[in-house]
Amino acid sequence: MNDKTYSISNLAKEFDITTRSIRFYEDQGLVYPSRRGQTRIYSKRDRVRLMLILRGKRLGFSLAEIRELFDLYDASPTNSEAQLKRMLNIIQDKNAALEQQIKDIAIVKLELETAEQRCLLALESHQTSDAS
Amino acid sequence: MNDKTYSISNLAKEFDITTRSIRFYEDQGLVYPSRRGQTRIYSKRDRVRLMLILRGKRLGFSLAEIRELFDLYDASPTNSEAQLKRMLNIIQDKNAALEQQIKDIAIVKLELETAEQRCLLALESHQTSDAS
DNA sequence: TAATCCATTTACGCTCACGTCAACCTCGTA
DNA sequence: TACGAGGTTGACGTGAGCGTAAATGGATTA
Repeated sequence: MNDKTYSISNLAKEFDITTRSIRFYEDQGLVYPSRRGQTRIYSKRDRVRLMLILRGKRLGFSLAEIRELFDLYDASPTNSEAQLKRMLNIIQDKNAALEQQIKDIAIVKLELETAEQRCLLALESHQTSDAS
Repeated sequence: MNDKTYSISNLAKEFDITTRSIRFYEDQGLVYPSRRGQTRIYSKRDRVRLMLILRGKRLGFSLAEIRELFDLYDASPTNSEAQLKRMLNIIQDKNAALEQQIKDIAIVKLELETAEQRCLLALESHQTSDAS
C-alpha cells in the first residue's frame, strides 16, 4: 500500500518545477529514485524529499545546505560521537538562522504595512480629487 | 547633526561584507552615495539602505526585488494610479511570501527539534555504554 | 621624495541553480 | 512499420552575486 510511485513529469507538474530541476537535485544527491530500465521511478519518500527541498529553498537554504540536513537525518542512528556533535552544531546554527528570520520577517512586514497604508491613502486622494 | 558620514570600508567592516559588494549594490541601483572627488561618501540614509539590503537578503529576496521595494518606497508620493496599484500588488505578494515563510519556518523548526532530540538521545547512549 | 594606505575603474573569473538544445532510446498505438 | 509521447544522457548557455587581480589616483607618513 505504500508502493505508490510517480514519474518524473508527474512530480514536475505537481510541484510546478521542471524535470531538469528534479534531475539536478538528483545530481546533487538530494533524491535517489529507483529505476525501471533507465527510467526513473519516484517513491513517496522521494516525493516528500522534493517537498522538503522546495520548503528549504523558500527559506533561502542552498541545495548544499539542504543536502547536509538530509544526510544528517539519514545517518543519525549510526554515528560517532564527533559526528553527533557536529550535527547538533548544524542544527543549532540553522535554528539560530530561523530565529533571525522570524525577527526579520516581523520587521519587514511592519514596513510593508506602512507602505501599503501610504499607497491606499494616495489612491484615495486620487479618487476624491479628479485634478490629475 | 544628521550629517554623519561613512567611508566604504567603514561600512564594509560594520556589516561584515566586502567593499566589492557595496559597490556592486551601487551598480544595481540600491545605494547612491555622494562623492568627494571620486571617493564615495555614505550618509546615514545609505547606511540604513545597507541594513535593509542585508535583511532582505537574509529573507531570500534578490537584489532586484529589494531594489523594486526601494523604488516603490522612494516614489510613492508622486505616482499615478496605475503605479500605485502595481505597488499594492507587489506589497501584497511580498506579504504573502512572508506569510508562507512563517509557516515554513514553523515546520522546519519542528523538524529540527526532533532531529536534535534524536541526536541528544544518541549521545546519551554513547556515554552510558562505553562499548564503541 | 618615497613609501604606504585607502580609494577608484575595468574586466575577467567563478559558483549556484538551473535553461536549453541535441541526440538517442522505448513503448504503445494508428 | 512508422511515429508520437514520454523518457534518458551529455554538454553548453545563462543570470545573479559577487571574488579577484591589475592598473591607477590622491592623501598622509617616514
